[in-house]
Amino acid sequence: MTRILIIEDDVAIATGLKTVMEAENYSVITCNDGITGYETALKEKFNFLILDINLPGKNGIDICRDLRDRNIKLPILMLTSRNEEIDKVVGLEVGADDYLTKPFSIKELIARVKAILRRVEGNFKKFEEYKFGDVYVNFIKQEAFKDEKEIKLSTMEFRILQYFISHLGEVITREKLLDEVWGYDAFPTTRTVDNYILALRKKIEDDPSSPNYLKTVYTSGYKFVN
Amino acid sequence: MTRILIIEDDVAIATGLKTVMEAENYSVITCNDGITGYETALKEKFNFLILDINLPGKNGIDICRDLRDRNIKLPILMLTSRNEEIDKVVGLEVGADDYLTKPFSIKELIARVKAILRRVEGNFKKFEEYKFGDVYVNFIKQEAFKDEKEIKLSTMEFRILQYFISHLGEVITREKLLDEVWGYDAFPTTRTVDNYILALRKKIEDDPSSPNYLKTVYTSGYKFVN
DNA sequence: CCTTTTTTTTACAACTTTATAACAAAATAC
DNA sequence: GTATTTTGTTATAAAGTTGTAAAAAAAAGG
Repeated sequence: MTRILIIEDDVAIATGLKTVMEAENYSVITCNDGITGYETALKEKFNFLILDINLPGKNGIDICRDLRDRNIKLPILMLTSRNEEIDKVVGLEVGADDYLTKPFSIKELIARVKAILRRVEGNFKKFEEYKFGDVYVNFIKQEAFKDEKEIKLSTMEFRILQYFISHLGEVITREKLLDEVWGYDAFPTTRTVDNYILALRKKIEDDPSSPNYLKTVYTSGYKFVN
Repeated sequence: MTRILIIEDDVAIATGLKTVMEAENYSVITCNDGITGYETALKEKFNFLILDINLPGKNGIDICRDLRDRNIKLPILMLTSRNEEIDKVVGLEVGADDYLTKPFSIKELIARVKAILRRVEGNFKKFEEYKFGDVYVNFIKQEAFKDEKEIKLSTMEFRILQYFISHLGEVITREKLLDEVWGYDAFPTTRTVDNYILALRKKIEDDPSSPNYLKTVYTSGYKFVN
């Protein structure tokens, strides 16, 4: 599920946006001032940030700049008032992905959010690296270490692990995994999945026969917990 | 050099943009109608497309859609007139990265182009020279030495090596390399990549058959480690 | 126009991964 | 407890990928 954070002090706009975005099947959190907004953005994992410029506590430009300075790649759409036009260029220069001038049409906002999401990520937010227990995995470099020692995973194993880790705690059916990792045009047996789970457990679990991370959900599938 | 294609029938706007963008150190080509514009976009390699919607021959929406249908990932900024506002959303849905309504400020246009390029290119920094083991490569001078002795690389070999070195440790697929080094308009076989890897290994590795730097990542591609 | 160099394609052997089948073990329902 | 379904596990066959060299094509240089 795509998580969106809205930082906007005008409560009417904030709740309105929340309702609309939730209808579009996004999970939405709102904050009404700059300070808590910034802290929330840092503390939790979001896939998108809708950020008003004029905010009590800490303004949108500063929030955006500070997030970028911390190397956070979260896609950011800025909201400006008509009389803040000067800020448009500044917003983009400061690292925002796009901006919208109030009043804006909801349809356009959604189109923009989707366009940016489509561009920035391949449908969902994939983890590029992850740490759990004494295991560290880097999916960009296709490297994995357990207890400082390199462990060798095949490309398919990396992709499967990445899928599970990008959907922490969610139960993934074998069919879903086949669709998402293998693709809709490949049709291996669902039992193929079991074999990969087995192989992964041998490599990442301390005791593969009673896994701590890659759990079986009987009659459903598997899930990665941490 | 970043190459920009401008498809715009208003010659005044087109040449004005060309002048400004060239001052920003971009290489600019202009086309004044939809047909030749589309063909030029297909034929040559560009890093960016500035695309007017209202065009003789073939309109901007169609050009954009057709480019995306051909799986061409070229960043596209659309230009709309004020009375074409309806097209905004359509433009984004059709696969444009952003749009701008006429009249627009040059400063804003440049900021947008830069913002999109920064995002799309993942703002990676190209190495100008690099040292590994007993090898030294200077990409600006296109010179390479191994153990103090000059080794001869072709232009393509330099560009490939530079790409790998500028993405240290990252797994690069053959398709990605073809897109990034050859460009979107060239379509050599993926096996062509293998042959360049072979050639590079012969030149830079101590033992080309068990490489220390240019590693194979089975079923994915290659990566440069150091 | 011919030569040289570079780039691309092709072909095949060697190799690695992936998929499947078969059976054992475990979990659930009755 | 037993039957049934589901999952764990292993071994093997099939499929796919890469290394490599040499030929073909294209581009560059004189």
